[in-house]
Amino acid sequence: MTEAATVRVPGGAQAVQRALDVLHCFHDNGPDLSASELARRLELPVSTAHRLARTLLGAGFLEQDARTSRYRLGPAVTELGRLSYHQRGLHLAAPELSDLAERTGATADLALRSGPHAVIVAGGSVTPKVGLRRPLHSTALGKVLLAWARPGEGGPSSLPPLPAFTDRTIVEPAAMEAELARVRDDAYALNDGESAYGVRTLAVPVLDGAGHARFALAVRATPEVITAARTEWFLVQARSCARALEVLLLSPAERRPPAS
Amino acid sequence: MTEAATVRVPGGAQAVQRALDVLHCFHDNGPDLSASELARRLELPVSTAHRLARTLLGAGFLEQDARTSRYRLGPAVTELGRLSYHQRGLHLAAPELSDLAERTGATADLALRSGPHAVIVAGGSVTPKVGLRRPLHSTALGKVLLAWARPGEGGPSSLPPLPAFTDRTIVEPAAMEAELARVRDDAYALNDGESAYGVRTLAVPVLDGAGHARFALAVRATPEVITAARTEWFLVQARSCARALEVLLLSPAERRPPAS
DNA sequence: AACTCGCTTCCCATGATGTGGGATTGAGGA
DNA sequence: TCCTCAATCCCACATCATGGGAAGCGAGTT
Repeated sequence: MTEAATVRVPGGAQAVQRALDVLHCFHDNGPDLSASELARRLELPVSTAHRLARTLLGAGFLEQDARTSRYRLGPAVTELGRLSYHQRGLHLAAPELSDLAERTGATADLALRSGPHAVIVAGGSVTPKVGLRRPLHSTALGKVLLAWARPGEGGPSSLPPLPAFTDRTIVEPAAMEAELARVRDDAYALNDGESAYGVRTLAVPVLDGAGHARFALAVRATPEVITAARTEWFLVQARSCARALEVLLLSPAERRPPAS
Repeated sequence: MTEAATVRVPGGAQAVQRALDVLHCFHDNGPDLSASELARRLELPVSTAHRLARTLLGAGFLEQDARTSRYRLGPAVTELGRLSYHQRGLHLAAPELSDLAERTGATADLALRSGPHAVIVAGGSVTPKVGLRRPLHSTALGKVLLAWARPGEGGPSSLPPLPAFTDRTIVEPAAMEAELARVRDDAYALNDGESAYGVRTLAVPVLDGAGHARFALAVRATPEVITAARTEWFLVQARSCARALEVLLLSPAERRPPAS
């Protein structure tokens, strides 16, 4: 299992590509990694991994523990992250999400797409899973992001592995295509134990003017809370919140007309 | 004025170095940049800047506006930023800072050092300046970070330019050294109109076990609020908050003993 | 319309630049 | 003490990034 998270572009880029892979390495694996661990994870010679790490260190994208000389994400990442967080207006979303969570008694999560993953960037729960990466094919958030995928982000065809987490996980590409058609028809996605048992999630898109999903909004709870009878009510709440987020997160130019 | 923000390391790294400079380009200049603007800012051939941007695009560190094909920070930055934000425990700091701001009626900011800048990463004010970069030599936050600089981060000598913002800005290296000695003696830094008139800032360090500043905590208001007579009281409040942050942000191993 | 300017994007010969095997040093562990 | 594993440095090789150039657009101007 190589780190094929990013699309390999043909143009000259190997060194940069690898350096970015080093950074990407820090979600999946622990908060800090040694040079040789990096090399192993990325299947690179130690020498090369070490050089990349030193370069990232010099630019502030990594920092090194003085005692153990292990690497962890550096101040430049924190800085740029805060910047893009605010540029996307995500700090405006937090109150809306808390409100939704409180109103519904469920967990509310907002995710955006990052390559082949859905990434939760803001949450309205008490223990936010913010920063968490979820696969696209086995989560309600992911299915929404796939169903209304922006052009150029790659549709469901760009996800070869599709590992099964439970016996309900959809793994067949054809079944996934059918599921996405259903999601588009009903205008919401349901995840009923496809990534873990005992968790039911409803997700709706935050759409832009072109009809593509910029974000996905999820409401998550146990099946006892989100019963079939109450599903419609949860959807109304979620869609209302999604509508509010369209106004908060999208500039007027990219927003869709109010009466759509 | 080249982008010399990062330390140039001798080892093979040019391509990576430049790619990271591209990312760093997005604080200073607007939220989105075109390929040729990037080239101009970084003094690179358009061809090269374009290739770097495409590589960053493929890895999700940039994203491209579909209409204007300008670049902006991508989802991977948001994702990694959230991750490192939580790894540093900064979400735990927000309530403390709000509390401090409310108690003192001033703005409370928490900053960390990123190369030659102090970066505000969390704030307790109504309009947080989070993500903002401030120079080290002309802010109270910066002076604290310099006075208790961690080894290997470079002391005041590593800041050649020292531009003057007002007639009170300290520009002489010798004067800066003396100022830092005073800061260390008094255990706080004062910025009285050195970066802008009508703003007075007090800053104290959040120290680790080795006696180095991991963060700087600032209290900012007009001179009418932070009078000479009330300075001591503000310092007591700030230091109490800094002490609380030591416990929240530092692991027991890197923390200093309670009775120091 | 025709012209022009600036931008994005692709191509490709050149050699500068990243590569990685291996040597060296230092820090634990048995 | 010896042994192992990791961090760091070195250097000859050829792979890979480089950047000049040209083609293709789109918008604004005459």
